[in-house]
Amino acid sequence: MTDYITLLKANDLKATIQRTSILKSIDTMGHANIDEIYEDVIELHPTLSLATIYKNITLMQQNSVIIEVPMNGEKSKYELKKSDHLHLICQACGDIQDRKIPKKTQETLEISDFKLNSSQINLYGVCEKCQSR
Amino acid sequence: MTDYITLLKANDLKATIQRTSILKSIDTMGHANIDEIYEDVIELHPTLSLATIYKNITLMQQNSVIIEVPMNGEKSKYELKKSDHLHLICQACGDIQDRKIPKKTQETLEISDFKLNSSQINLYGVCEKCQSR
DNA sequence: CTTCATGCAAATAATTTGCAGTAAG
DNA sequence: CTTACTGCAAATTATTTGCATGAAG
Repeated sequence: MTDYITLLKANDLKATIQRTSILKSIDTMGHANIDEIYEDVIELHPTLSLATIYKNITLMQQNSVIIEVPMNGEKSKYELKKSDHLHLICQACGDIQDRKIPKKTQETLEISDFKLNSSQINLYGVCEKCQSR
Repeated sequence: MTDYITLLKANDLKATIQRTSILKSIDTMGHANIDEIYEDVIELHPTLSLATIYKNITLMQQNSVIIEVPMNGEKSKYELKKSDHLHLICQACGDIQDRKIPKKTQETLEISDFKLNSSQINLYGVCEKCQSR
């Protein structure tokens, strides 16, 4: 819990119970959309409102605490900010795994005439578990 | 125009004026979201409704005529289906360019234990034009 | 204390649906 | 002809806003 408090303060945000709860949800689930966060968070804080989640998601994105992961055909998910990585998205079970971006891959993405700031790589396919079924 | 008719029929869809118009819009703009398509399309077909666009975007996606490009912080854009490529998204002017995915990059994305179907690579940065300003 | 965050209800925006009329093959 | 598509209006869902109250630093 203190973790999230520190994280918020380090990014110029007041540490409210609502915010730490939202972060805890996201952290636990790894990746979650607004509704999933809401469902999870009201277990412990039944009065926490959807409006508050919307407001804070926007704010915490602006202050680099969390990151949006736009998804094909569904609502964006959010994850805690962490070092660059790619996503393995299973089309069978919906699971999302993080993987380090291989140095080689990164190198091949340095394109001339384009000043790269950040990259977003989503790989769609079937995860190991679902393959073995 | 005939182009789009062929394209639609090849994918088991009736070739209506509404559909060819939508495809023409998307093709001309390269990448466009629902509202942009709507604005463009009503120039020539003032009665074409938003509902029709929504219905057809869904349908043409299912039938592999177009592809969704989910965007950070804004509505998804759509593009005509074409061979795999990555997107260079300029954070200054909003322009989106398509680039071939280097064979080397593709190779580095073959991850063990994951059966890859398709990849989605968006690179955010500053395009050449905006750099030279 | 002072400022900013929350929760509610109301407003707005986005998307979907049902259905009668119309066009494609 | 027959089936599927369109446009409209209404319904639903998603997101934003304003404001009085409460909490953080």
